[in-house]
Amino acid sequence: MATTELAITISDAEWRVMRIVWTLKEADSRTIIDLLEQQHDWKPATIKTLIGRLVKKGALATTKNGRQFIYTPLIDEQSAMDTALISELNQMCAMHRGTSLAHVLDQLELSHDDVENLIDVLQQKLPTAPTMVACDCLPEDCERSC
Amino acid sequence: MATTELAITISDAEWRVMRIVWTLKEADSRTIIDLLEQQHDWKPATIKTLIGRLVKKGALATTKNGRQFIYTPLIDEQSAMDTALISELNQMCAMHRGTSLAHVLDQLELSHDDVENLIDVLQQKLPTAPTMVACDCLPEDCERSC
DNA sequence: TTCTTTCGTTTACGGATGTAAACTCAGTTT
DNA sequence: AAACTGAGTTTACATCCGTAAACGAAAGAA
Repeated sequence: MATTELAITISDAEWRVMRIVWTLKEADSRTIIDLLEQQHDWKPATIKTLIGRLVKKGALATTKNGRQFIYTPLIDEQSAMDTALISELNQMCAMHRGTSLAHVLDQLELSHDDVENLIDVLQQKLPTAPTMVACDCLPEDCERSC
Repeated sequence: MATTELAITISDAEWRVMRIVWTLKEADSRTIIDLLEQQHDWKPATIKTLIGRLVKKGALATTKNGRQFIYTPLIDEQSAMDTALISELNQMCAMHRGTSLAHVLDQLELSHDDVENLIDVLQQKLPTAPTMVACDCLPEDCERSC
C-alpha cells in the first residue's frame, strides 16, 4: 500500500462527535449539531469545527447529499476504543496494571454477559499466566526496582 | 478543608517522570535525568521542564537537600492509574466497554495472581450484573439508539 | 577569590485542543 | 431576479504539551 496509516488520534471533544456518528451509522451535520447541543454547552460553530477536524484527520467520510454532506465513520469504534485503552495502560507501570484493572472492573457497570465473557477470557489466560509481571518504570539495566 | 483538589492532570511525558519517582519513592533531579535519558531521546533540559511542571501542578513535593532538591510524589500511583483508566472508559460508549475490556485483558500480560484476583472481582459482580448496559451516546430523550 | 559546574528557573516555539465568530457560497423564498 | 438561509470553510485565540535553549545563583575547584 502507499498510504501510511499513522494511527489517527481523536481528542476528547472529538470523541463525542464520533460516538454520535458511530451510533447512527451516518448523520448530517444538522443532526450531529442538534444532538450534541443537548449534551454539551457547545455552540454550533464549535461542533462544526470538530466535524471539520475529524474529516481532515480521516476519521469521517463525507458524501454529498444535495446541499449538505452525510458523514460516516472511517474508523471502527471498537478498534478505536481498544487502541485508546491499550495505549493508556501501556503508559502505566506494568506491575500495577492488574490491580488497576481490578479496581476498574469493580466500579464499572457491566452487563451479565460481559462479566461472563470477561471471566471466560481470564480463565483462558490462567494456565499460561506468568508468576509475576515486573515493574518496567526503570531502564532495563538499572539495579534498582520496585 | 480549604484547598479544592481539582484533580491533577498528568500528561504523557509527565507520566514517565512520575513513574521514576513512584518507583524510587524519592529521587533528586540528577537521578531522574540519568534514568530518563536512557529510556528516551530527551535532553536534560526537557526533563527539567517536566519536573518543574509537575512540581507546579502539585504532583511532586520538593525537599531541599544541600544544593539540590529531593522530589517525592504527592499523589498516589495506583489512584492516578485508576483515575486515568476510568476517565478513558467514561469517554467511550458504555455499551461497548465490556467488549473493549475483554480485548484488553486478552492481550495484556497479567500475573497469575492478578488473573485470579480479576476473576474474583468479576465473580462477585455476576449476581448483581444487569441484563444489559445501554448505549449512552445519544441524549436521553432521543428516540434513536444503537 | 575567581573560575567552573550544575541546579533550578525563565523564556521559546510549533502543534494540538477547546471554543467560537466571521465569511463564502449555493440552493430557497418572495 | 433579489434577498435570505443554512452548510461548510477560514480565521481566531488562549491554553496545554513536547521539546529545549538560555540564564542566574550557589557550591565546589583552583
